[in-house]
Amino acid sequence: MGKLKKIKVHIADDHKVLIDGINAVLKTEEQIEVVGCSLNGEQVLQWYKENNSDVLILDINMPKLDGIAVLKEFQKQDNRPSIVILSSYDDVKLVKEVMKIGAKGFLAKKCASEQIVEAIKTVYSGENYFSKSIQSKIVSSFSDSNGNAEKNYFNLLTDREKEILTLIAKEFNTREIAESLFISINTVETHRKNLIKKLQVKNVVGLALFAHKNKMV
Amino acid sequence: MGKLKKIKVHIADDHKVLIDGINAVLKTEEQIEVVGCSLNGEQVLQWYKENNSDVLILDINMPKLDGIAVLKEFQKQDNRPSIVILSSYDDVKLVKEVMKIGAKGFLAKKCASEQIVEAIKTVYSGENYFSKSIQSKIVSSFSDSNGNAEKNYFNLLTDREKEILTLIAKEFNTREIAESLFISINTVETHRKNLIKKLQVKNVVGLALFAHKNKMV
DNA sequence: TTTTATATCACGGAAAACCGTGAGTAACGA
DNA sequence: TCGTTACTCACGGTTTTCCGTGATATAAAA
Repeated sequence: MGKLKKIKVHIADDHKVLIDGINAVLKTEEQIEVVGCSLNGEQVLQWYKENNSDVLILDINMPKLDGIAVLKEFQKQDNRPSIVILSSYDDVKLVKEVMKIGAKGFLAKKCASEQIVEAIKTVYSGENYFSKSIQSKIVSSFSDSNGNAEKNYFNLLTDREKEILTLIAKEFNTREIAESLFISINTVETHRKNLIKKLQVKNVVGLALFAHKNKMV
Repeated sequence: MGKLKKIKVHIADDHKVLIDGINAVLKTEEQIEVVGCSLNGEQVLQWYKENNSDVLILDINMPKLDGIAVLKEFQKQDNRPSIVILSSYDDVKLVKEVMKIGAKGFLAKKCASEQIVEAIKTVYSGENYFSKSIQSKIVSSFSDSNGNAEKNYFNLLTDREKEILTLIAKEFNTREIAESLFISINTVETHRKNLIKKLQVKNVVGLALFAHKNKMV
């Protein structure tokens, strides 16, 4: 073993240019071999029914079945590849979420391609891997709670507030929310007010966008 | 001439992985040489102050100065590269717009990397280039207006409507939009009304979510 | 030339959102 | 027991959104 066995990698991303690019980068790596590619989540699952790889580079935003759904599907299975999540943006919460459901690594697309190679080798060896940009974000997310804060906003919300926020993001108005939750309009308005304060947005538009960004809808 | 002169290419995109990928792909092309890269619009303009290239691969969504702004800047200049726009999504209206302000080609990121090579060679020879996916969209955009329709809501919007929708999704209220566009509040309200009708949503929340889903923010 | 599409503006009224302030209850932990 | 947090509700007033209806100007398309 050693020279003989290459790390088998599958790449899944709906941007074909990116797949080709990563492919080209990995072609220069002797220890790595790209054995398959997919353009959406369904293709990924289909491919793994009859094939296998050591590592899977998985984009979050994909048509038909997104990265999260694919990840959850793999979680049910025994013989699964080490999965490195590829995301357009650094988001500590997203990292937490995907690591909890079985991802082994996290790469932002803005990072350098050498980090892909690093990531593949690291997760193949059994360790977790985070791209440098997200590492620093994770670190700084521990030192908030006071001064800087950043965007731990989501965790500030109570369950009830999340519930109401979800309804707002579904285009429900205050009266409709009140009726569907069997509470007073005044109460809903209070919650809305608190949400706007907590999330530091200007109006319902800000609330809706926050909900959407945090995948509450 | 012929073998000696390579096509000089500059790549601008805020996703470093993508730059590295394209770089790797183009490295295998004898006729093409990548002479520079940028991660945002300002860098592009800075680079072209002291350097030059035959072709510029230009991403639309970039921090600091977006692709459109860069394109407009180049339009004022005499000795400019042939510009190929790189976009995350196919949008016939966007294609029209960028071609009008001097772009020579349009590539969606989901297209295959061979098309980048094709695009570079084509625009270098003086012709325009469109990726296949957008070609078919352009063609079908001529034959709609009747039957199928689908949910091409986005293309239903006029430029002004898109502009206003973007501002709504940025939490601007009607007065603020009116002031920033130097038009009457009444006009903005009319536009908002038309947007709600066209997109078949209930309120600004629906508008904001639509804008977000279509990556207008 | 007529029609259509786009962008502009106006008015009035109803509905909803926004904002501050205050207050009662229940649950939990220090 | 006391303090905190979450959830509930109320009131009054301002601002904004929502909705219909109608009008003008312009430029492109039929």
